[in-house]
Amino acid sequence: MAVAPAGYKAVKAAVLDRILRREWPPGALIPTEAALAREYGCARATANRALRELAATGFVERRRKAGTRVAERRLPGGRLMVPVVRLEVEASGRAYGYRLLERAAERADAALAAALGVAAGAALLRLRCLHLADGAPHQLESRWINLAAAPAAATEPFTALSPNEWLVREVPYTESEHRFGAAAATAEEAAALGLAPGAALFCVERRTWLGGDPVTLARLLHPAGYRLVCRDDWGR
Amino acid sequence: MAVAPAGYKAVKAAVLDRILRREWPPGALIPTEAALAREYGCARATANRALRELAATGFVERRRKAGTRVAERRLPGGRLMVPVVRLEVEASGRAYGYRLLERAAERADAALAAALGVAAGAALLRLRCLHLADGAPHQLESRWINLAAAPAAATEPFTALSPNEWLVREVPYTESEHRFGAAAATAEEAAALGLAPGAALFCVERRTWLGGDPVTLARLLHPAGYRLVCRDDWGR
DNA sequence: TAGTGGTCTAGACCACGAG
DNA sequence: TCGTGGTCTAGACCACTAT
Repeated sequence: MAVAPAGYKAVKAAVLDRILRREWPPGALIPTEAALAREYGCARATANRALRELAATGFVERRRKAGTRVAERRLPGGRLMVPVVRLEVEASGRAYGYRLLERAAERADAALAAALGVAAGAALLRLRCLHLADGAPHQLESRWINLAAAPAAATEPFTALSPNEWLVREVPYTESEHRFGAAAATAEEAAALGLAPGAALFCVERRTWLGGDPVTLARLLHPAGYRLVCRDDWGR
Repeated sequence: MAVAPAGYKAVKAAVLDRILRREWPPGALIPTEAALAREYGCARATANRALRELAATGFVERRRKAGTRVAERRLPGGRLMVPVVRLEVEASGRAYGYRLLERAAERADAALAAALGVAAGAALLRLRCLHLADGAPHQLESRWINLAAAPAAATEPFTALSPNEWLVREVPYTESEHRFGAAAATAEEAAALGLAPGAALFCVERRTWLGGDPVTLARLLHPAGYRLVCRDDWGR
């Protein structure tokens, strides 16, 4: 068939096209790398890269000896990128503002220790701050930093630079977990955000680790109008 | 240095380690593929794959001629996988239930046409349904399907199989967009979910496309306790 | 223009795991 | 057991872009 260029992108596009056209329906076995290489006139390594990328984006599933199958169902999803608050606000053309509400050294009690994954009594830094967009509350941030993993935080005032931004710049991470949901504003949260108690809030709970060691736990609250966007163009 | 095995995973781990240890701080230029291949005793293709994967996970940025640099900031994120509601409920050990509330053929008005990305007057199928976990409302789904992109939906009753599950099985997509946020329950939504009007809801707005053509637009509402989880182990 | 990443090849060996 | 994917190599040419 295709005897023309046949780079891995061409092979990937051709295979994806045949999957989307149901020539190979969900569950079907597709040709081996060697067969595809023959068909498209390329080296096996080229077919391998095409199929590997289709597997990474969930269109096919691969197993040694069993071959490559079209995925039965491809879950909706995408690559999630939670933005730095300041850049997000500025990108929308609004003026960014920041206020530190609280900064306190703490020892982890049992509940916090369990939530963060540290030992009870571990030294933590507790922070609460407010991010503003054109003067209006945009995000209320409550955060704990594990000082064992990020000792430099102990001497950082966080009065001008938000913990969000400081951590992204200063402390790398290797694993993260995000939990998204809704919550009704407590009286305190409502007051900080300028809303009525019980107002609907969008809640992001973020935890990060560096090589298995817990770094930080954050609870980020947004008023109801806010939307976090996740786009997916894996099919390209 | 490392004269041992040195597969691409070893090179990737070694380079990542040097980045995390700040041997190469954010913004620093790291050695070329050829230099790394020499240092780790492997072929350039092996070093290339290691660096390519580190770039895909956001640890480094690569540009021809300019070389490979450690990323200034690596945004928190991960691979998002929005689950099929039924499987999610069953995986939590609860009994799944489903009720179709409404099914109606519609023509897109101006607002809907803009939201979905179709022409005004396009044939749509409108669906509303409720997903239950152990009998309690779990998700209220409002959806429009573009019948031009998924004509088979016109004859699918959706009485036993939810549109969520039907679409995942029957209609592939190549692009998607998810928007996450909070919303206060309307009277109608509150009634369907068994909550008080104004209750905090977690809201997922999903749109998918197949080769540029809009397929569906869904608004998924969850009670406040629900959490959507996104884990990230890219650093492994 | 020259240096760097991007890709391809033809061949090879290995590891996993289905039958 | 042995077919399939997983990986590696040594070399090559190309594309982009900083200088």
